[in-house]
Amino acid sequence: MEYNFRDIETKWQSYWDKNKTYKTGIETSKPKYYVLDMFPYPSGAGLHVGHPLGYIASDIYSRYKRLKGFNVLHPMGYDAFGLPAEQYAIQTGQHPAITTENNIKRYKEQLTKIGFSFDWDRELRTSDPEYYKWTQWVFVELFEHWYNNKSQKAEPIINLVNIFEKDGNTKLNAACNTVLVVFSSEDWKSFSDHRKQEILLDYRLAYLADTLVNWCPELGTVLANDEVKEGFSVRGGFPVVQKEMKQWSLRISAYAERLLNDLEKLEWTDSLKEIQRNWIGRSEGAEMIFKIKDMDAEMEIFTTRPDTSWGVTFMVLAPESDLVNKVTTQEYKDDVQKYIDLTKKRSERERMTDAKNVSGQFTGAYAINPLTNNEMPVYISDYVLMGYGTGAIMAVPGHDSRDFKFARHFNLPVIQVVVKKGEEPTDTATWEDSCDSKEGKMINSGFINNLDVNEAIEKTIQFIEEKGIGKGRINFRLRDAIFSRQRYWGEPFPIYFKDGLPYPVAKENLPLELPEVDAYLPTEKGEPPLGRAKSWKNEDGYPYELSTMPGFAGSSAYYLRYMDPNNKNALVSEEANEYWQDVDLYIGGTEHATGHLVYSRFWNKFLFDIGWVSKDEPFKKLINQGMIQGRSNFVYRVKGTNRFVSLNLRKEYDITPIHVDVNIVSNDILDTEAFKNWNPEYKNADFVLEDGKYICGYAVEKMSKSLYNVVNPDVIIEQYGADTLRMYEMFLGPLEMSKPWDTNGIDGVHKFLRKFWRLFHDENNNFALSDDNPADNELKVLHKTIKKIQDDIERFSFNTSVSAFMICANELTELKCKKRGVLEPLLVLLSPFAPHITEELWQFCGNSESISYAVFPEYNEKYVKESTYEYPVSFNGKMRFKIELPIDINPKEAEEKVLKHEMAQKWLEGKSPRKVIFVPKKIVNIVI
RNA sequence: GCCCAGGUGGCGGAAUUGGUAGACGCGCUGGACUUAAAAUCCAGUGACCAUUAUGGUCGUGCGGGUUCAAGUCCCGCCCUGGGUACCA
Repeated sequence: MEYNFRDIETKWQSYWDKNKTYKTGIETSKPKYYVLDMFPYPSGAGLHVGHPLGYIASDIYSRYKRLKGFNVLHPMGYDAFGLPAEQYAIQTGQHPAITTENNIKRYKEQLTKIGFSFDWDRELRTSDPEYYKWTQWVFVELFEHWYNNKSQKAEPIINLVNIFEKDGNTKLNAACNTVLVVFSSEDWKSFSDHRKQEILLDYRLAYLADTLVNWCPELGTVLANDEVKEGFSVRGGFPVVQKEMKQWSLRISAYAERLLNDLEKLEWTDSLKEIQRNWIGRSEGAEMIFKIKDMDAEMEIFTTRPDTSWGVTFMVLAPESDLVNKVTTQEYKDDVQKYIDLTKKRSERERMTDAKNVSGQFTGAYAINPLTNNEMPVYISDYVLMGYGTGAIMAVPGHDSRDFKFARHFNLPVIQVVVKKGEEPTDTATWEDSCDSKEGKMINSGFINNLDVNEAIEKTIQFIEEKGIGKGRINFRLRDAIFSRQRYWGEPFPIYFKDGLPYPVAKENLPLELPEVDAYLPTEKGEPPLGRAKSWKNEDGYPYELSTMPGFAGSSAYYLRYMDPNNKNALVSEEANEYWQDVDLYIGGTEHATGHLVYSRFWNKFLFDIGWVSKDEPFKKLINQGMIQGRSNFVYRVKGTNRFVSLNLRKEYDITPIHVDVNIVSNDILDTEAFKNWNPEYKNADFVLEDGKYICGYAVEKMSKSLYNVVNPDVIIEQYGADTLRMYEMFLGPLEMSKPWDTNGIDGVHKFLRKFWRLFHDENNNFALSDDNPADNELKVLHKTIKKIQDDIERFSFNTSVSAFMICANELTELKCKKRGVLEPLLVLLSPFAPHITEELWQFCGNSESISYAVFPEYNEKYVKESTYEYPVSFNGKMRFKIELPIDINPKEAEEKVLKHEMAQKWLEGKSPRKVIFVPKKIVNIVI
């Protein structure tokens, strides 16, 4: 029989489906292994060839682990809420649920064709009410908890109420909003219920507060920091502005320290951990209070360098700071207001591109330096950000380049307070920039003079704490996650409002299902789309929240739901969670490094705190697959004509390169007839050929519809089969590296599979295996391959395993080996990579069960042991000839034998060697 | 600017711990089989020099260094990709 991949692949895909070959359950007799892919957003464009790269890798690993005796959980689902379906709904009126349903259907078809070993019974989608019930449930739990900094964990809000009743908030150390009043237990008891709820809201892990948000007018919604890039929305590329709004936020900042420290436990790449470290951004320093002269006001600042306090010559407030109004004197009111208006007008983008220009405005106020008692002018400037620290800084122009530029611009004094080792202080008037102050000795700095920087920092903090003018503090860059979106297609908040305060929907009433609306647009009043829903109120007539949750809500705990996807009573049962624990291997793209991967670690830690899950980190090992780039093709049109000239002749003409669909190009040769039909514009095109062919140019670019370089996996599967696609994607290069997709090389992999097929067949294409005992050299090939494949899979080097399979097939073909004792184990070895062809041949071999239930062959060293080794002999490091020597030869003997060799004589030219280096089983090097 | 990857033939890439640079595949060239094509198989394929067969020189982004030995380690630089930023 011929290798008919089409029949074979459909046959086995329906077999796996019917027999539920990959269904998984709790099996305590086997060790568990959980392999997870980052689930896709089902877009309208379907999968292109780049998407399945990670899925193929994780599928190979899953199948390998199964063969190794593990009970493998390997699920797939859909991140089904999202903007594109909603944008489409706005344009066409089609309900996003329908769009999403259609897209999922297409995704599933495409995924099925690739032959993944997913347990499809666990499939989930985040837009399913049975699923988002649990997203809402977790939100309610967040609402009902606060973070105790003393115990370093989340605790029920009722504990907090008890504390307030006993002590007020005087002894409390909690993560909370900054606008706080100190109150005693008596105060607390005297507060109205309304007031009590207001105060509690400042402590909840999910809280409602006025926040400065990234508002995208075009999308009509707010965006999280990681959804904005360079002042534009990541999705859609629309401008984003800063705006103050009442929004739900999640108090992820409470977990900053734990999120940072626990990175150490994870088997993630160093670069990914580094991205997270930077995102969390821990800095140690001090908080200090500066009193404002002649006013009842003070400025609180954060600095990492309290030691440089003697070098402070002015203070700067963020224009958005509440303090601005308070400190500005009458004289400067107008100017200050003008400056504020100016900054508001400037978009984030302008502020960024304009980083070199200095701007600011004096407020008329002076702050008193608590260490020197000097008076310092207070400015406002947009280089100080409200979102970081306290929105106010002490400026040290001598040692900070932004402060320096500001000082020069406004003619403010510059004082040097740190001198580098071995250098002398210089006149700051001659400086062109601030100078580095990470190391050195203090000068002009009162009682810390002559101390090293580190000592000086310590001493200053000690001093300000004693004097009560400040204290040591750790600051994080990580901001609380804004959790409201003014959109339709997301999880509704399980929240209703009573007297302007939020209350959670009772858990037994979840899910709170997304209501129908007549249009997916804001209301006339500017409310989110849910404002259009009829009777969007609870049974007592209280209105529900109108915003919905953001994209990362549904993906923050989905890995837990897969463990127990149909549980009606819990996100995941204790039993299922105890068994599956955490994700052993997580594969996905780096684009989620700061978004999803931070949020889900945070959710998981919260769920760990409240006892829902047994592990405090969700993803033990994580691998980022590289991007598959597109390989575009070009044709060259002679300007002003419909004539196209082949690549190497284009220099002779005045031409415009035009992207051409890569699907009508093969090995860079254009199918000219297909080209004419591709676009009516080219119907009458004529061509200047070279060697009778039209050769296209190429470039590596992003894979994108607009560049006509998108390759669809369905097309590849139709032409070569899924097994070829799977192996070729792996063969392309190392998993973690980005690389261009070039269909040209795929023949090689396909040829390999046909060659492999022929190993099991005679000249007449009849299945033919012999039961003779394999010869030593045949067993050697097999065991060499077992070792190589196993090592490669363990270190995710799938490209080299494909090579190893090719080498193996070449060698067995050479040996004309048709022996069951060699070929049957080889089938098992190959099955994770090419599951269809191996199932078929496995069945031919007389097996009645799926090859997925086979056992990975055991490597036996004795078959690959050699008695000799062919040593490369080099002279001064240059390889000159080879000599075969016994494996257990001693260095002295080896040296003698090598030097006796005629080639050695030639290279020695009569001289005697200065030194001979003999490395067993490696090399001989002769130094002359 | 800072942080992290990466730079090896015409192309994708291999070299796992410092030990034969270019495995494997594509492409290309030539050949076998065939009426022919497809498929398959065989040989060659880093550059340059030499050619009588054996050969020789150079070569892993650039410049230096360590070492018996460097694609791999160290120092300095260039380029590409990604992340991040008026972060105090």
